[in-house]
Amino acid sequence: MTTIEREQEQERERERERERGRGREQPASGVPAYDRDLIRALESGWQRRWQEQGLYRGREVGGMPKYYCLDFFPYPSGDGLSVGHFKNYVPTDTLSRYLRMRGHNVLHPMGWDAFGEPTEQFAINTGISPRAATDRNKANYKRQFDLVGISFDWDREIDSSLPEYYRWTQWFFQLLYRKGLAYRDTQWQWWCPTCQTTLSNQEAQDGVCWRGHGGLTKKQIPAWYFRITAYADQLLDGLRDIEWPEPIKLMQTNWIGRSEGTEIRFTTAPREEAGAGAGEGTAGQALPVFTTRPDTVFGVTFMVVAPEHPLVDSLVTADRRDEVAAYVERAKGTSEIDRLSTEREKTGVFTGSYAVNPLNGERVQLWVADYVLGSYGTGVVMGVPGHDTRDFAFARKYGIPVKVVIAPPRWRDGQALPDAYVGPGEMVNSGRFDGAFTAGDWKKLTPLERQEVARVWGLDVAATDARVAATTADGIAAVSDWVEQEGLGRRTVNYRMRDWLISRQRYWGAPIPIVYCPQHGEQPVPESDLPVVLPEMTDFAPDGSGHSPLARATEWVQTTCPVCGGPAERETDTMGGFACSSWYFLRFTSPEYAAGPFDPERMRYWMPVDQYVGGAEHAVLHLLYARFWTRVMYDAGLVPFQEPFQRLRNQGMLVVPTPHRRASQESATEEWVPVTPQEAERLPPDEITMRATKMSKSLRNVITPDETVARFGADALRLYELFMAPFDQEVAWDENGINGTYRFLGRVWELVLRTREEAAGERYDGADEALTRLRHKTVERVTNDLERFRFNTMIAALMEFANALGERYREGRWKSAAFQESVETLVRLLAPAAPFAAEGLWQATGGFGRAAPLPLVAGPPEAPFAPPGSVHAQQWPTWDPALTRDAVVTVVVQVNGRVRDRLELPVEATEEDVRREALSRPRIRELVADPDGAKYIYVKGRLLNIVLGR
RNA sequence: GCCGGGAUGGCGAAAUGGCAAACGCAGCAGUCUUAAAAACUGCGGGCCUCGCGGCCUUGCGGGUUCGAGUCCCGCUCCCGGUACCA
Repeated sequence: MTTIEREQEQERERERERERGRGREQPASGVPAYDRDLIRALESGWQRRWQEQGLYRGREVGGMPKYYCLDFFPYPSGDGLSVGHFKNYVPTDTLSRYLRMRGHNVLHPMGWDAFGEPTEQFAINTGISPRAATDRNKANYKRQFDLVGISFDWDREIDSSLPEYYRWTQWFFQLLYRKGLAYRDTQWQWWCPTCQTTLSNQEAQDGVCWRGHGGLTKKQIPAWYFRITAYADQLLDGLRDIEWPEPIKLMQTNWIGRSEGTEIRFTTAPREEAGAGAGEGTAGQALPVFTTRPDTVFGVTFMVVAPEHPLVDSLVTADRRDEVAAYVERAKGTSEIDRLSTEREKTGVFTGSYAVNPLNGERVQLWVADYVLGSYGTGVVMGVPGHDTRDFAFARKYGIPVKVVIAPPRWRDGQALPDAYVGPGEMVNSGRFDGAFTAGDWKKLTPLERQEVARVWGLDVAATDARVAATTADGIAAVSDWVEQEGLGRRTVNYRMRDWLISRQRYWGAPIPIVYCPQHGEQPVPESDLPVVLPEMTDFAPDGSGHSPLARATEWVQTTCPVCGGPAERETDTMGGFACSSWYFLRFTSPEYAAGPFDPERMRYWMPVDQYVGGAEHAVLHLLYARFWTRVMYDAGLVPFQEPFQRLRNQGMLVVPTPHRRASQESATEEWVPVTPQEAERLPPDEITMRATKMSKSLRNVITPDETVARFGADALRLYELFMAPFDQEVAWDENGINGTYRFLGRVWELVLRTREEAAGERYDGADEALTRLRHKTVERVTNDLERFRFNTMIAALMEFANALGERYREGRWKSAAFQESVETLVRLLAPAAPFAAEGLWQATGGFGRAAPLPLVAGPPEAPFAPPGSVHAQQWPTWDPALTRDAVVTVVVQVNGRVRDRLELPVEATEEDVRREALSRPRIRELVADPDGAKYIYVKGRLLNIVLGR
């Protein structure tokens, strides 16, 4: 075709378009446009109507399967909800609505994790009581949920800050107390100077508190702990039986950090220098150490004690006292943050004392160093520089000898090591164990680490693997056996996880239900006296004393001892919010129940949660705590299951493009920090770059559902939340993207109502087999995608289906039964994701002829739904597997793997048919000179690859 | 450092080992309109070509296979988790 011909062709195309345009104009249709006014009318009343009709109510009726679909219950913040929050609320709502249509009893509740620091801070700043602020925030959240059409069962709303609720949080505290799982202790713990409270380890990661405050320090004050470590193994093992994302399971596994090893009892050595050693330390003081490498114990050349270890004072000799004291002081102070900042060099000081190795009687130096933690193992570590990289670095720095006890390949006795040898080998210089083979840490190394060790030391990975695999009892087992046999120690297990610190020195929380009596010590408040109600106070700002503000409520503090009736004082700390959220999912089953935390019968009906959805940031917080409490309840016979959440999904975060500036003035750093638009204005453009970051009020980049719904309607927002990216993937909000789902709804709206109007009640009987097949295929796709949380492709399938219908309408091929059926199916399939538009279409068509159509713009009527009722009470469409495949297939013909032709063939065509057809094509014949000498690869209904010999 | 996840058009993405880019956004052209917007139709990875068509293309380098975005090996970069755990 020449250029001129092409232009002529384009001109003809334009002419055809003009023709089509003229045709479209004619029927001045009475179909109301899908615009703001219509959307407002649709959305103004249906949500209330559905609620009044009890459509969202979780029913406990027989004959239907139950499904408990739960979102993490939110903290009702003064900032309200953003469109980011709906990245998980819309999918769970879509799933819930779908399951109702599938005939399930669905429990989809919502409540408030209402205790917490931001509300309290807000109250301090404004003088508005935390109660009033919480109630206001709740009402706002609820309004926003309704705005977006979320189908929560509000009859089951709960609020963790109400006495009816926290009464049972306190009750559970006492259950833990009775079981010996709650105890008071004075330990070094994280302290946030901004929040003025202690924090659990989980809440204090990276030296920054979970609310985002840096500059954490350590404090030693009495506090309450939950003994979660008693359940470490159970919490680890239980991960096997639940369908959670693997990364979350792994994070919990690492957090628990189970480590098998041996405790070996070293002792202090007698002092030598009588003159200098005026210390009170005595010889023979036990110094147990925990090690995973007992096979290296003959290589110990020093010992290290943690700075915070209680024995430090008695170990240090007089001449070293000042130096050690200064070091310990430095280690305790701000160094906690420094420790985290970089991989800094190891430091330590010699105490002047010595320890004795019980296996060979050797005398070694005792050091203090902050790389040893007081809270892990025994707080004392044996130093084996020959076979531990960290000990090697320490020994080299301080001139401590290195002793080889596991022979590296081609090593000769007396030879110095260039680095710690961590590979397997024969034990040497180890007394009775000389000559034994030890695998060391080989099995624990990753393949990459093995390669690295092999490279440095000239090992053969495969041969070493084989040797290690063939060794049944290696050095580790042999030394451990000997240690136990000789009574020098025992095998033991250590965990990285610490007990859960629950005390908070803050006002807005559930009071810890304990009183202190001068005669009877700490006593739990009797169950009949629960709840211990949080006293009303006007001034509850932390005063810097390190005590809870509740200590100033003197009347409240003064109480009587439950044992003797004499005067006693209340515990003034409150519980951290994670206590409240550790059992809330049970309360939803029977929120008004007064005789216990939950009604056992209804709990048994609904639990465990079938689908739980929330952010991954709670991997080792809420998700671990709730599992722990559930196991305690199981052991107490309160619940019949050990895991509360059978299936868990983490939604991806919704981020928003935000200006960033360089973190520091030196352009060498490539760190960028987000700034407000106002701040960005003041900076030169080349100092600013756009990056996606989490929505936050302080950055003024929050997009609210209010503004989005006002512009596009709830349904367009909902569809966009589902469509924009895979459910579990982080995605940036795109202002324009929502146009697509909005237009899609408009097209569906017009298509459905126009064809109804033009058909004017007539029923067509014409067939459209291709469309029927597409309908079945679409129902299958949408159903499968929905159940697999593949909401983005589910919406794409609906769009494709609607596009096919639209095409038929434009081409005038829509007067068929298949078309009418397809339109109705589309509306049903749309109902879970776009509830308002689907209901509008359903009612405006009278349920596709089942009832009299309702007027649209007037809004929903007050009377109950006429049969057949709401679209959300309809049955989910079904599909026939035989009709989900096309009758005609496109078979791709490849020659040597390159596509050369396509054949349209009936689905039942055999390989023989395909081959014959392919070879009859001129293009293929041209390329295949010798059909008999070629090799044919056939994939049924898809592809024929003709491979020519070379 | 260690552990985990990821990298596909201008953008969000799709693709049981079998036609890469479905669906959508933005863009361009057109229809309608006095005009614009909206709506609708068409185009839409790169290179060569008037065109038919051809070649290249899923972060980089290898491999397995008739055939690789997909599986295997090695690397680079990005994101998340973790922080001396003896």
